[in-house]
Amino acid sequence: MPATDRTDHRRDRDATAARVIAAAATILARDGATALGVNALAKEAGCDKQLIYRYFDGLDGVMAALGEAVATRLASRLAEARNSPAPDWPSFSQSLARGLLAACRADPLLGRIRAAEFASPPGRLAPFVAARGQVLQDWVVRTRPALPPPAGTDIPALHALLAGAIEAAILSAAASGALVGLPLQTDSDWARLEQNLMALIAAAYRGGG
Amino acid sequence: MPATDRTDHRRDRDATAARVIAAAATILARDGATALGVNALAKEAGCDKQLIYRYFDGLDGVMAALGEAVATRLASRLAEARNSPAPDWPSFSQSLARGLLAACRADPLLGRIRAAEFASPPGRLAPFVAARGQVLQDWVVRTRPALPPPAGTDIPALHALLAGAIEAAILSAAASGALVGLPLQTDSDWARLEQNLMALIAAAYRGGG
DNA sequence: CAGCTTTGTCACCGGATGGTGATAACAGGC
DNA sequence: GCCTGTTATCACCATCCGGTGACAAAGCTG
Repeated sequence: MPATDRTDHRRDRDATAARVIAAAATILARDGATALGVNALAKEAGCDKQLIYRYFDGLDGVMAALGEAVATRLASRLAEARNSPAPDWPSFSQSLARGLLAACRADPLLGRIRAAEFASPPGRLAPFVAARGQVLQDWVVRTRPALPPPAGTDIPALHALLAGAIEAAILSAAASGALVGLPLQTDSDWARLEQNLMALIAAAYRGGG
Repeated sequence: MPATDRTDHRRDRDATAARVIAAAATILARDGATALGVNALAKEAGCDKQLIYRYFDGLDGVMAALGEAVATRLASRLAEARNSPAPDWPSFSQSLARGLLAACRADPLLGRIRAAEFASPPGRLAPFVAARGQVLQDWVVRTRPALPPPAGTDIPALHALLAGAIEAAILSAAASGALVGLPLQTDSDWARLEQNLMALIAAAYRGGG
């Protein structure tokens, strides 16, 4: 059943276009990427599919527009966690991990898109990859400590591993409610994950690499 | 073009069924889960799609059979890494991470299936989830050290985070050749990842949780 | 009023999908 | 030989897909 009934017959291009983008986000978050087709999109948006071709030049155009919208949402969510340079490197890495975790948990669409990137033919979701990468990099640059990074620690590799673990947790939780064997359903489950993540970061800096 | 031409007209049910399973693995690894349909599968296997319904009761049956096959492959690959109890917990965790990484790297199908699990409607790939979980658990039990686990360390959470990071690395590498910002293409890229992973594990045990 | 652009709607196309019923080729038992 | 059951093939169905061309209605300009 369409979430938006086609009761709105006003001649308003912008409103229709916005409804299409919102419908794309809804389908992506609710049914996954495989369900996102032109027909389903038109039905969900409550408009004719012809308009999708007219206004967005097909699905790819919708994806590009949605990619921008999602990127700005991610940016604002990350800013909630931290928006100024961290005092030192461990707390920087910790707030990075915490912010990413919170942002992805709060916005299921982000996780869905990430999952789709893995399973989709490359190119279709390229706008998302580019937009997300840019947002993340901007955020890292903005909140990076002023101090030079500690010697003997491979910061990019450490952050990549941490971000990967977080991504896997988000995806696994959505798919099966658990990461490998670790349950990820209740808030306390997530708190346990975050606590261990923080401890791991602290150990990585303390123990040296 | 079909990998297997339909030149084999021998009346051999087992051989045909085996060809179907192999074709499913091929499609899954080459084109992803979205491309795995009854028609494409029949074409790839070089047989009539009717046989898929007769022998496997549809796609779900093929998935179940493929799931078993993949599980045994994963088990044997893991056994290559380690097949007896580890002397202590850090080296146990390390050989777990190393074994998982090597197994997934050597068998692209494993990564593909994992990606499909994230993006697919649940249920269709349930056989894979169950089979893989069982294999991993068996392996953990078989290679777990005889000593009691160190106090103050949340072993399941640590292993879940590590396994998640490895999964994300495999998936990201296949999709974009990089994990977040870390390149994952050459062997030295992977060596760098593994080195940091090992250091992280060592630090986790040394630094305490 | 006429003329034109924009916005929205409908009908249709070729092709691919999942699924099924009828039928042909081959094997073995009698 | 003939009969029966298994294996494999073909033809067909309804349905969905992405995509396009034609057309009705609304609004704006003259």
